[in-house]
Amino acid sequence: MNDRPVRVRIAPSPTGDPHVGTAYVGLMNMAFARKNGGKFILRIEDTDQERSTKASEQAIFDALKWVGLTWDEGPDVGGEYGPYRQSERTEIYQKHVRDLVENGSAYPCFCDSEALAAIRERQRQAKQNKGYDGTCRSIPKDEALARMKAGEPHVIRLLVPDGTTTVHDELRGDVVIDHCQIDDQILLKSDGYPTYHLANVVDDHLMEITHVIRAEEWINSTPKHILLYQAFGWEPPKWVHLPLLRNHDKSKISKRKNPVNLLYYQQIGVMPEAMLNFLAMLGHSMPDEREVFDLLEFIEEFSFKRISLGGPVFDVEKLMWLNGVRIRDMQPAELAARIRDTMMPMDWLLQVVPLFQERMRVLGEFMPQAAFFRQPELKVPANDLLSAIKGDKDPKVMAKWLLDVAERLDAIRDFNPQEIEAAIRGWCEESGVPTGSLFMLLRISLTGRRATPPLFDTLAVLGRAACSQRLRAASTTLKSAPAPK
RNA sequence: GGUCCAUUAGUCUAAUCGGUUAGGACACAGGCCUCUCAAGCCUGGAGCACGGGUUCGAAUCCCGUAUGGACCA
Repeated sequence: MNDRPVRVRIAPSPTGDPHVGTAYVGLMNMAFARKNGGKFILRIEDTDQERSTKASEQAIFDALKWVGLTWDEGPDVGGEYGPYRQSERTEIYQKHVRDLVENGSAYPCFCDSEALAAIRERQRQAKQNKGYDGTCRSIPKDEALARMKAGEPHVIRLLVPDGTTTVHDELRGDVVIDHCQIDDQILLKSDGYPTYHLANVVDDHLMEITHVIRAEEWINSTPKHILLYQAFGWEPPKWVHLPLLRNHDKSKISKRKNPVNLLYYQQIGVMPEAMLNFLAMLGHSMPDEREVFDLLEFIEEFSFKRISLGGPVFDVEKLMWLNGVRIRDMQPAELAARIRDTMMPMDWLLQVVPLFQERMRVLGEFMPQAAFFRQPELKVPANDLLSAIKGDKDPKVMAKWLLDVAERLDAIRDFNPQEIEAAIRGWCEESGVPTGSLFMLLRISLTGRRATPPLFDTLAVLGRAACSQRLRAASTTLKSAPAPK
């Protein structure tokens, strides 16, 4: 298998904004592919029909291209091994799962949610925690098949035998995991869609993936995947588990504690080369300790041997420094063009200008009024935030409001003024916070000003990423503010 | 709670087969430069998680402990 041409992939889910972690794992995959003359594939994992959207898929393509990733095969560029969207491959999964039921390595499970709850309850009392107990394993095969044929709702589960599986990770060596840690994983949901584990294995095999380079969080479920390869009689790929990007407190990177949305960095004017450079030095180092380098240099030196396993903190300070180094290296004309194209592109101006049209007398009033849109770190003083509310106020309570609203905004599917308004008014109604109290607080938190264009239009133009970041920042400011008398 | 993974300064990291005054970078502090601020240059503080082994010699190998994280429940 070592003589097979290298083929690697990333498989993001189009269920939200493009994430820095996707770019990170993508970069490592792409570097490995390029270094070894192989192919880098983008596959869209949209088996979650509820949450997947086309808009999110497109945003992921755009953002990954923005940082400079290029893939050889994918939904947008095609390829020999398509389709590259899992939602277009459901028949493939269903066929394969039938093979597994046929050869006895998977079985239908008819337990409904009540039955499952009962199992869980029993386990709780017995103080065990083993997941599904395998009740439906014992149904005779012909009876099971008959019930399936009769249309009884069911899922298909992997039959996990007793024993252990050794995962040979290319970075860590052998990792032994006992099967008692794994339950009979659902492979096919009752709606006929596959779960991640099934789709991932089937696709990786059919797409002839040679190395699965993914985040460390998957290492514990790798035995399931190996078991699946064995059940199909396929040869597994090599496993490479990358360290997880971290917040400052070392927990797994999350939007609650760090801007993780690539669009945010794009919006504040981080240049893609700097972002790529920064990601490349998280967990990987250059032999001569170079820190400023471009993609080609990185590919040249990329090696699993140079990956360190401690989870690197995503330190925005260093990213900003890297970006500054590049700015200083540019020719003024180049920089000027860059500023014009990225900070004031026409399509953006067309969105923003109408908001200020009735609010200015001379053109010169536009820039200072609209500056807050593009300000990287809007630091709003605690007093300004507190001034949003007249009379009695509690900064801690206000901080909580902002956090709650940020959560609401994160959950909005289409970030337009109508949905934003509905979400925020909805929150006010549920929580009993008067809109009058909240709206000025939001305005000041997000813009640093008391006078702005209409709130919801402003939020929509600002974008989800910046809103999320600013609300959380304002919330933090308030949390440490002294209570006014 | 169970399992797995990890551990060099606040952060990113280097240290080819065990022998280095443990190196670089960001951030921080001080200074130089300078109309200011940056940038640049110089200087400084700050680290091998802990305890046992193995060895002439351990950041490096082994075993424990601690801490952090992930996954599962």
